[in-house]
Amino acid sequence: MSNEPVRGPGSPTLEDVARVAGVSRATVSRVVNGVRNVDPEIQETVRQAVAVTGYVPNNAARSLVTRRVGSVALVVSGAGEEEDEVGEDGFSTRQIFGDPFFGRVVGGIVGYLRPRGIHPVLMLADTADARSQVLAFLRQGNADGALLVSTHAEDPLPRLLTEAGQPAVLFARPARPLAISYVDCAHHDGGSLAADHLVARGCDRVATIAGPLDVPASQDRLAGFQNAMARHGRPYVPVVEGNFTLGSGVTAMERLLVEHPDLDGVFAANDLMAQGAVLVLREHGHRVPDDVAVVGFDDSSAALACRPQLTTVRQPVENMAAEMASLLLTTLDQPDRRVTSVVFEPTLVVRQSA
Amino acid sequence: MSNEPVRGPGSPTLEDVARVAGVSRATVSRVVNGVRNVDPEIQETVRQAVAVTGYVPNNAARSLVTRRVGSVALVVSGAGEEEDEVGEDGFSTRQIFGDPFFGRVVGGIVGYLRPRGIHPVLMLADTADARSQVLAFLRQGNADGALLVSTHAEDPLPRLLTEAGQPAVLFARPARPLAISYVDCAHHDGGSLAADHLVARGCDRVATIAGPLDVPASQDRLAGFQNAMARHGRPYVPVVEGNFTLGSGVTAMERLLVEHPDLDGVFAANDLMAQGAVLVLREHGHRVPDDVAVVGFDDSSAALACRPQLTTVRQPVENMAAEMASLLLTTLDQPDRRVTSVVFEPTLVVRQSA
DNA sequence: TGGGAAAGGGAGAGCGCTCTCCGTCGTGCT
DNA sequence: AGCACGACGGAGAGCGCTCTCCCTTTCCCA
Repeated sequence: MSNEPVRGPGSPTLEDVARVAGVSRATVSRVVNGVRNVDPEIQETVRQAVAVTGYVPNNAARSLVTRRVGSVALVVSGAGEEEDEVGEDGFSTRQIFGDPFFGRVVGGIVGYLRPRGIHPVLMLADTADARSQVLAFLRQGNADGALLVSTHAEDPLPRLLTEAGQPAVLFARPARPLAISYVDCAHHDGGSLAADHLVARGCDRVATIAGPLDVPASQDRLAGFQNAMARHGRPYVPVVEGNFTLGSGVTAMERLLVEHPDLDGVFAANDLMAQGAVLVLREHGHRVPDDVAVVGFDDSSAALACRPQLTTVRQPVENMAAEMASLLLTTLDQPDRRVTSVVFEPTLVVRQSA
Repeated sequence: MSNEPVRGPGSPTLEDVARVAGVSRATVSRVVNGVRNVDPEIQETVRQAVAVTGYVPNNAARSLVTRRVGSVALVVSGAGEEEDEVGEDGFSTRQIFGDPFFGRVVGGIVGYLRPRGIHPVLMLADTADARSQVLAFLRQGNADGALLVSTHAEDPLPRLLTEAGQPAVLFARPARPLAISYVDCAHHDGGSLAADHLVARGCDRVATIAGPLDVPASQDRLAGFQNAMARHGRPYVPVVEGNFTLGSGVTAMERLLVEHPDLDGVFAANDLMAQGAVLVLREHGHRVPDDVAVVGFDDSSAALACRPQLTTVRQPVENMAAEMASLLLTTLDQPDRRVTSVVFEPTLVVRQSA
């Protein structure tokens, strides 16, 4: 084993390490990747050679032959439309990345992927153009698969991905049945939890601010809420549709207050809208929860930022996101496994607002 | 040009396209990459062959020879420490990704990069382990360079990156001088803007909630604020240190209220803390802005979510983030250019809280 | 009309790695 | 002692692409 520093023009290659260690390229590869048995003594020699040369494997060369790059795409689909354009490229993305719910998703995914040495590539797919960009990206082998967080129902991307045969896992069940893995939450049960809690609290005149009704999750939360209320003998519940933003919660609550000034309970389909509702209620002089109880959904950071802090239906988002990543990696390792989906149960987190 | 579908075992390669088009591999490559002159007629033939075969270039093979992968790392450095661990892998990341300020940064970066077909790889570097992971990632050629958003001062990563000769651009000036490009905001001027506004409003007993004082941005905001106040004849301003979270704003405001119950103006070094301050003030029966005026910093979504909406010093974060990406791409194209930095001017956004 | 340059296409050598095959041992069994 | 087999290292063929040469063709100008 010679001891000269070994400087190629660029960074050291397997060949360099092999030369220093006095073995073949194949052996170094075996040691680096830990495949097959290699004599412990030789292993040690190779490791030292790696250290001496400062060798780092070139991932491009590796994936060229393995057909795996060791990274996944994190696709946020159907974010904002054309609105909110600023500057040459448009910053319509601000909204989605600022969403505390989305923050939890990313956190969960990164938490799972990172210990495994995998890092997500952030992509937006809000236009047809962007969608084909995502597809091309995957087909070029820039990522092994996709984690897809869709924000609206008619997103064509899940279908496109399955058609292209690209491994993917969705956050939330697709609007129409599709042979694709997904992770979801039992939104229906979540709606029930909210209803049960409001009724148990003694609320009698209850309304709800639903999410966009083309999204399955919104439908389920609403249905679960309505069914449970019906079970409690209140078959008719005023409903106003929002779009999951704080602003829409404000608007919805204002409308509810006009139409039903004697409300004593509100279930909002997410925390941001619940926060908006609370703001309006307080501005109109209603105490929360004494006059009107408010229940949110998600248990996002908005629930804590709100005053009073929100009682909310908690989705185990981080766990769901981690499961999503886990499912994808499994799919990658066993390509012919059939699609699997996992549904998590929500829980009620009681704080001050109800 | 034969018309059979041409099915290799995997996806079609340059070779396949060349065969279909009846030209050489090199020519197809030239057409695909748009380099050198190629006879228009042949170009057309090749394009058709590409369409017929459904050819997509393999990026691994390409970067193996070009030494460029066409992606950059977006590194969030020094996020949470060991706190907030949940599940096997820890979700300490929740906080940072939920931060509305961070959302704007990501939005700005993605907005700039996306039209250029580049997508950021999300990485966390909150531990020594994670830092070497980032370094290895770059050295393996998984990304061409790094965009670094540091949240605390003593982050060693900027230095590590320069030492490793990896192209990188920072968000915010490094704590100690370093030969590295960065983008920043004139925090000092921002602090002055806040002071001027509070004084102009007639506030006389003003305090400030500073950010963590080991961060240059916090220092500058504070200094700018204090200097301007001194200029207005108020050399002594009560200061409490926070850490940029809503909770710390709450704590800080409570302390200020105890020590200076007759306050009539507060400058918080970011919106989240300002929001916390407003919550406390209102809980204690102070009207905002009538009794106490509050000015925040950042103009994040928290400024809008807050009631009353925050008057705040706006950092053009999206533009700054875009500039950061732009600087990095320039560096990649011209490796021997010397480091450059850009500093943006903040502006005052007057809303209801002051 | 000859010569030179420019234009444009093809051949082929790698980029750095993995992986299959093959050869060479050492070992245990008959 | 002979043989089969397992263990382990090396050789070499690519993975799909880019890019430097080199060769042919065309065209312009003297």
